[in-house]
Order: sequence, then structure tokens, then C-alpha cells
Amino acid sequence: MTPEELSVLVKTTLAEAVDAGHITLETLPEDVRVERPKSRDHGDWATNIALQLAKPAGMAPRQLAEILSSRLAEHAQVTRVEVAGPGFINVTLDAAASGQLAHTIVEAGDTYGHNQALQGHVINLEYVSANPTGPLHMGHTRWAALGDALLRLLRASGAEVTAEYYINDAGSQMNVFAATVLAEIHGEDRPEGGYPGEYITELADTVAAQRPDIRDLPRQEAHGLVRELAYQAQLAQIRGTLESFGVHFDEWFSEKSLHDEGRIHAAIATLREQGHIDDRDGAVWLRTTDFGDDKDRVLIKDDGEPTYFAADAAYYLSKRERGFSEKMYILGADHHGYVGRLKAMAACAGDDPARSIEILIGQLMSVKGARLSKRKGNVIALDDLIEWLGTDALRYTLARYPADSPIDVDPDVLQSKTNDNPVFYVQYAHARACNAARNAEAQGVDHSSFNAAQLNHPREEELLAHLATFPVTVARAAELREPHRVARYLEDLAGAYHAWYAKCRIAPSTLDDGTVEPVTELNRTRLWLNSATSQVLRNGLALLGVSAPEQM
RNA sequence: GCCUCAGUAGCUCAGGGGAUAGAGCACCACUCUCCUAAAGUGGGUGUCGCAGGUUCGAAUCCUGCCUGGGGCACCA
Repeated sequence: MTPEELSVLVKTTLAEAVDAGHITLETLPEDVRVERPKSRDHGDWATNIALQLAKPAGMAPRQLAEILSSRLAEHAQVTRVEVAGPGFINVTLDAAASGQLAHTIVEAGDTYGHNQALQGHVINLEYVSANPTGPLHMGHTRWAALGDALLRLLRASGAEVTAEYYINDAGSQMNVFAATVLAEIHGEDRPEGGYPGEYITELADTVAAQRPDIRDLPRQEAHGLVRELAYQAQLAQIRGTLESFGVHFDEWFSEKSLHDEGRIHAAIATLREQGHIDDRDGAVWLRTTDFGDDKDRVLIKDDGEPTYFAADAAYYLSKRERGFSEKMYILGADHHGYVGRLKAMAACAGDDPARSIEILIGQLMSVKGARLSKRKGNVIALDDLIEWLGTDALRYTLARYPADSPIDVDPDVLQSKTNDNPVFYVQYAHARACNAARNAEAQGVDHSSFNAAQLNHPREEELLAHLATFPVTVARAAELREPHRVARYLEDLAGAYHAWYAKCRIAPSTLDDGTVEPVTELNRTRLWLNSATSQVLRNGLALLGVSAPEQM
């Protein structure tokens, strides 16, 4: 019996008690939380439902708990129920009822932990979206790791999610970019305010190789061509970096296409219909102050050019037209000034921002001792970080903290192979489980039988309890948009596994006289538990985009 | 000035109102002739930034203050 099943049982028990007139409640709670108590003296699972319902039921919490507990105790899989403290209900389950989970997990395989908490949600998740004028750097790294983990989590919870990268391929910075590359092609000094970094030289070489005639073209024509070719080359480089970081986008959306297809003016027309446009001082304004923004925002400047915000508005409407009911953005704290205007803009467009827009703001990260890359333009390049620390270590570490806590990554920790490096601790647990399975199988232990009641060692009860909370951990992490919960969970699970492994042998032992003990049902049953654990470790790591090595 | 995030053990940090506030590191002592000791076991540590409030109960929610990070464009 899993905590979810127990939760359902408590809920139905409550409903029965209400029907029988023993408890008076107008509405039943939607969610009954069942948690693993900190102290094992408090049973296998505990619920505070009686405390929460005491007031609406007009009943003393302990009295309410007593009614529920006497009914719960009648259930076959429940060994003991106690009312404790102010009104907690502590439940102890039958060992066989808990142990069955090992079998369930192995059968569910890769889908164990998946849930339907977000079924029906059609989400557009936009993240990274770095300008295509240079390589990705540390400023993008955390969002890449976090966004991809969140994507996997949302999908595992039943949401339909599209990962989208917004390419800022319009605007003056692209011209500066092109001018820099073109100057490089001509062997001239870089223009004032141009891009630094040796990657510009590489781009210039690439472009010149593609179009050997480029130096002979009229300057203006060459500029347009360089702009396109250098952009393509840079974008390809960015994709390559993301690919090696295990991050995949479903949609690469061009800002320029919004301009070219007239979608910006169409968006303004839509906003105008909604009655939130002002024309003043020769510019076109969106009255975002109607919806709580500090100041109104310009959409079309007095020189007739659209602002970046106008493109954002058109982009938002594009997402809506493409059928996304929820638009999620992951932005760095340095962009949090955007939140107010984005939400106000959504409201101007006639949407309810509380439902249609979700903006996750993350704090910035740093890496101790990281060196700037002259080649990449005096940034700390993501490519270099990957090469230095490895994708697994980086991704795990970045996914391990809540987005709103600042991170200062310590490379020494990431590269160590001990307990103080959580990535290795978790990966090692997986590798160890795989190795134990290989070893047991070599000695003839297989999955041919399973007896849940034999999983009664305290360490296996503890391990089973951890395994049981995986689905609810995933569901909660997805709901709260907090991938770090999965990482923390995995660390706990790995700890429970190591502790179990130290006490409970899977394979038969060799006796003093050199003979090997016969394979028993206990060996086989433990193999199931071992398999279940490695499965959950694998599933959890997969949600974070981190590999689960079979040996280390 | 306004907005926003943070302040928890010596250090790095978890803790979406609940029982005695946790984990890793660091420090000490144990455990491998049998599945990976890259591990496990035991040992102590706290004015949860400060002050009020909400309630049966607050590290958690509200208000104010202190300290630190980030942000407040007809830039992109």
C-alpha cells in the first residue's frame, strides 16, 4: 500500500463516517496528505487531517481522529493505528502490504513516478532564448538545466509541453553583430561598440569560406549576407552546445518572423480593439498601467520603429494563437522588471494573466575559479563549463537548488567522488545497485518469485517508504515548478539504499567450506527490491537530465 | 524612493501551518578474508536576521524594520 492509496483510504473512510452521521462536514477535503513521520515511533505514515477538520467539523481534533482511526484499523493492510499528540493519526502498515511496492515498481518500469496531476494543461515553456550574436555563457546555463528538468517534470505529470527558444534575430544588435563580422572579414578594426571575442574571427572565417566572393560585394549587400550567414553559423553553434548539454527545444521561434509577417502591427491592432492603446507624443503606447504596471509602455517609437516590447506582445499573441493556454517563461533575476509589463500586456490582450502567464524568476549563479574565455568574448562559456565539469555534474548541481536561491558552484566539490558530491552519491547508488544485480544474477538469483512479506527488515521498510513517495514527489515538484525536489529526493533515496545494502545481502553467501548457500526466496525478493530502487534512481535522474551509469 | 529575492548548525544548503527544526561537509571513534568502503554506523551543534500580529499550533502566513543580491528605458 502506497501513501497515495492510504490517502484515498483515509478519504473514503472519512466519507463513510460522514454518511454514518458520526462526523458533520459540509464539504470533504480534496486532498488528504499522508506523510512519512520524522520519527519512526509515529508509525509508517501519518496524517494531520483530524487537526485540519476539527474546526469545520466542530469537533475536538482527538475525538475526530479517534473516529477515523477505529475505522481505519479495520482495514486488512493496516496493522496499527494510533492517535497521537494533538490529533495526528499514525498508521502502521502490514509488511506485505508495503513490500508489494517493489514488484509494482519493477513492472511499471520507466513510467513509475509518472502521474496525471497536470493532465489537460497545454504549456509553452520558453527559456534560455539567448541572443544569437555569441556563444552561450554561464548566464544561460542555469536556465538551460532548470528549464529542461522542468520540461521533463511537467511531461511526467501529464502536461503537454512545448519547449521553445525565442531567437532575438531582429533589431539593431544584429546589425552590430553583422558589422563586427564584416569588419573582421575585411581585416579592419572592430567597429565602436562591436562584439569582442575571438569567436567573431571564427565566424568571419566560416562566412568567408561559404562565400569567397563576399569581400568583393558592395558593402551594403555584403552586410545583409553576413548578417544572415553569421547568424546561421552562430545559431548552429548554440544548438550544438545545448545538444551536448542534453537540452532539446521543440520550437525555435524567430523574432524577425514577427516583423516580416506583419504580426507586430496585427498585435497592436488586437490590443487597440481591446481599448488599451494610446497615441501620444508621436508614439504608440500600451496602457499597461490599467493592469498594475508602474508605467505605460511604448510599442511604436516616434520614429515609427516597434520596440522590443511590441515584439514581445506579438510573440505572446502568437503563442496564444498556437493553442497554448499557459505560457511559461524562465527569466533571470536581472529581467524581473519585465514581469509586471508582460502580465499587464496579457491582461490588455484580454487574458487573465494569473492563468495564462507564469514567469519563473531565478537568481544568478557563479562558479568559483571559473575563467573568462577570451575566445568566446570574455564570458564564462557554457562549452567550457561542460568540458571542465561535465554535463552530469553541472546539470545535477544546477537542478539541485531552488531557482530563487543564488548558487556559487564549487568545482572541487563537483569533481570529488565522495559523499560531499551529491551527483556521485546518487549515481554511485545506481551503479552499485546494477552491480549487485549483476552479481546476484550470476549466482542464479532471478525474478522468478517474490514474497512481499519477507521484506521486513527495518532497512527495507525504510527503503520501501522512500520508494513509495517518489510519485508524490514528482507531482509536487511539477506543480510547484521545483525540480530541486527531485534531486533532494534522490539523495535521500540513495542514502536509504546504501544503508539497506550494508545490512541486507541480495546474493547468497559463501560458507566457510567454500560452498555457496542455495538461492532462497529471500534472495529473489530482495533482487526485486534492488531492481525497484535502481529503477526509481534512473527515473529520477532522467527527470533531471542526468545519466544513470550502470557501473562506475 | 519603488519592485523583487534572500538571511536556518562553524561551512554549503533542505525544510509549500504540525509532533523533539534536518542533510552533507568539517571534527572524533568504529565497520571490508563475501554483492562497488566512491559506502555504512555512532557521537553535538541552533536567539530559524529583529519586532509585532494571525491560531489550538509559525522557520513556514501577514505587517514593519535591519542587512545583502538583482531590477526600475521611446535599449535589445
